[in-house]
Amino acid sequence: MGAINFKIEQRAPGCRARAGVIETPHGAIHTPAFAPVGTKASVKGILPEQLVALGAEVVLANTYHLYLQPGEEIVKNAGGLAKFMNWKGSPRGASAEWGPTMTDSGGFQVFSLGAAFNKTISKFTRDDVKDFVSPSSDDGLTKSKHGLAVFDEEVASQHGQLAIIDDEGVSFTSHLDGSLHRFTPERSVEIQHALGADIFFAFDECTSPTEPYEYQREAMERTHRWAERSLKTHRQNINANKKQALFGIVQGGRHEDLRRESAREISRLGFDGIGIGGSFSKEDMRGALAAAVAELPEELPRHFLGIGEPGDILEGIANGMDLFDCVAATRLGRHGSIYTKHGLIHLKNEKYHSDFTPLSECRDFVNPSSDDGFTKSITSGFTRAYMSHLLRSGEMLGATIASMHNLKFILDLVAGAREAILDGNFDEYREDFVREYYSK
RNA sequence: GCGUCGGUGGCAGAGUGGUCAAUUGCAACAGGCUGUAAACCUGUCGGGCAUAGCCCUACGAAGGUUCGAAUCCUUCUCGGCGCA
Repeated sequence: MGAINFKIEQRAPGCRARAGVIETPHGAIHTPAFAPVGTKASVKGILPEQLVALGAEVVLANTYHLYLQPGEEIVKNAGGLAKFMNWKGSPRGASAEWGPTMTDSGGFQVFSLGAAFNKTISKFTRDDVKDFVSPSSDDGLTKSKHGLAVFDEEVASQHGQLAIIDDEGVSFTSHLDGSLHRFTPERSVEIQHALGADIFFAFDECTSPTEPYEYQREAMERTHRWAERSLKTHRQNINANKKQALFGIVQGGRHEDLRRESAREISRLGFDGIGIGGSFSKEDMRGALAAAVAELPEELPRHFLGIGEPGDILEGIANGMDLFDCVAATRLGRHGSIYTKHGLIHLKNEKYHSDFTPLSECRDFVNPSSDDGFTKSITSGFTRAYMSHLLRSGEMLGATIASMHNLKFILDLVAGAREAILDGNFDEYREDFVREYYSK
């Protein structure tokens, strides 16, 4: 018996979608569920109580960031991540004083700050990107006899940023002060034990989609070896083992055969759940996801890492994914864009300067009944013109309201999907949403 | 009234004879953002066209010097400061 218990309540006919409940030591997560991202133990601009009001049941923080600042010992001594950030969770699923949390392993940062640093590569990539240089061919790096890049401090200091992957782990420089650090699967697990989240992830290597097949395989196999080492370290800690669930991460780039192989291997190892990782081009996501899911055991919860946009989330749910996390809702909001039922709009555009439509018009397609007084005041009380003013004038409140609006939009979308699955009409729900959202 | 310093594109403010349709910041206009180095980044920003270029109109106004002026000279005008 692991730290969490996952129960599937209902499956959708005609696709892989399912609704269920994950019981964690700190309360229940009703799936499909979206976890707002609080990288540094803070969902930017939003209070924990507000997250609860918006319908969030779990938040996800980041190992890399909390390790560098304030350091995992501080979080541990504070009483763990949830207590440290005063996250009490939703009353709906509460079974403890503090709420459910997750931590990402830091593997993605190695990718985004190292291999992809200063390249036009991110979680999602356009197909026309060709200037990517692979980590093993980056200028200034030397190769070991095994063909792996060797960390060169001199080069690192010249670059300012660098992350070098070898079979043992990853050496990287801090983005805060340039200091040299090293993560191994063992170390990542150890840090995440200290952080104390209910669900945490094995340290993986996220590759760029522009890497050749051979490198994708090499990285995937390395991720598998790291997965085994992560599990071993986790199992040796009896105390953590009872309280925290470890998810393994499927990689394999855009290649369906690698995705299937990775899914089989990660499933075989005995994790408490599965994460689907990777950096995709838009076109490759669907195939890679479907290939991986086909090989996953039904009974384990599945997390689609870093996803996403409304359409991608629904795609994930249809493919049997249970958990999602994404920075887009808060980042887009903070930058002045909000989701509407007809797609994304930029509130700073001239046309919203004197548009007195309330924000509620943007999201009345799902679950209006879920709105309590607090949410109503957010979405009905503020107009686009007011938001335009706040965002243009740089008022913090603008970023906060837009972030809350977007989180509510996504949380409602996912909650609506859950209801639809339970009611047996998920396909219709998804089609209706996608038709309107992508109509332009 | 005398003296002095100054008037540059929406604003602030560089530029003191050609490399200036004019640095830079802000504003404006648009785009981007998917396990957050992100309250961030990118592009446009006098007008026109057959738009890697060309042509107009432009650095308070009018004249002048010069092959060439935002830059030098004269007058006018407006503003800051000082003295009466």
